[in-house]
Amino acid sequence: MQNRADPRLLDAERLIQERLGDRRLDFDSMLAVSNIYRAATAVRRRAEKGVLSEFGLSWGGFTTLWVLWVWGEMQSADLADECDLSKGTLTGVVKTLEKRGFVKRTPVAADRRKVTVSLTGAGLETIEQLFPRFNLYEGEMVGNLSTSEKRELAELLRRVIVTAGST
Amino acid sequence: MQNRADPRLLDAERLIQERLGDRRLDFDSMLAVSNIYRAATAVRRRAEKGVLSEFGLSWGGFTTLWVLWVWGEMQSADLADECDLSKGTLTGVVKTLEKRGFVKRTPVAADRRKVTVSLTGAGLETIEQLFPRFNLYEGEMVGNLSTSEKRELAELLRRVIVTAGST
DNA sequence: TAATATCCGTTTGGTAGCAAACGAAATCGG
DNA sequence: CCGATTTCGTTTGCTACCAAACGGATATTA
Repeated sequence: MQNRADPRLLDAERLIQERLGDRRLDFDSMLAVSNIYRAATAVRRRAEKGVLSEFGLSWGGFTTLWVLWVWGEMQSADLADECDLSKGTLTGVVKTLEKRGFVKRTPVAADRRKVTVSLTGAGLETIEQLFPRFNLYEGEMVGNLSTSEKRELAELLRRVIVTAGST
Repeated sequence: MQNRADPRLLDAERLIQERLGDRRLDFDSMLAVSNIYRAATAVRRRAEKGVLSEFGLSWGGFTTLWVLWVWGEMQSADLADECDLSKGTLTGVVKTLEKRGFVKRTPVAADRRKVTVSLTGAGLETIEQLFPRFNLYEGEMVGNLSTSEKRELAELLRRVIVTAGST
């Protein structure tokens, strides 16, 4: 089933080389980018099926709770920025979190277009209980990597984020 | 605006260190995992707004076309696997691609529960025209990295995929 | 200070994604 | 063979996500 041409490549990667190897393509970039995406999917899926499902939270819901925990009460637009969501999406996520009682919205008196979002007591309790467990799970996900490899990975990705994120 | 405590960290990462630094947390794993996710989002968003939108394709649609190009006609379940989508999601993606005329579904005579999916002429033409451009874009996304760094990145991610992907 | 422009969060309409239920088809056990 | 089980792809019901349109509120400027 598994051929062993190059143990450093995944099976699918080998097939791609075979099929496209004669074309003038940038395989190094291709493998780097596609693995970023595949890793993200795997990581998210595992988190949602594991820790997060126990708390009835999606990845987006968790992120929002976590950002509010770290940053404290914030205005809706800033929260969207920080969660890396569009403002429209954030409205929905906050609505869901509100239903669950984790978050509350407060109109801003000085400018009535604005709204701030903050954790409720239940939300705070939840994230304080959840985050350490989430962090353990993060450790598992990259458990194959040494500390210096984790730092190297984070740093390489940081440079991709900066490039891809600009504009 | 920007403090310069540690230029190797993004602004948000610094704040997190400040706010959570006294807790017993695995920061190296946290930064690695969260950067995987942020990089994937940035990369996908940029691709969809750039190259893919010109062809009216989403990331999932593109992936499906691409897999069919590399692998040829395949059965629905295998296609879902290879695209890393649930079978339910794939039904929808294929339906959309069918509407656009890029893909066709063929019932399998020997087993009438099964269906194969393959590129149409238009689909083939599209992916052959699109992929080289997509690949250029991939090159831009990781343009900050040297060849050996790209390989290092791909390899580190491969190990995360294996760990996170195994149930 | 009135008309205009801009800004903010929400709504809308669309695709994407999943899990679980479903129905048709094939396979298995007796 | 025939009833029970398993195996397919689709459907359903839900959340997530985006862009663009919207409508109320604030700023600008003439």
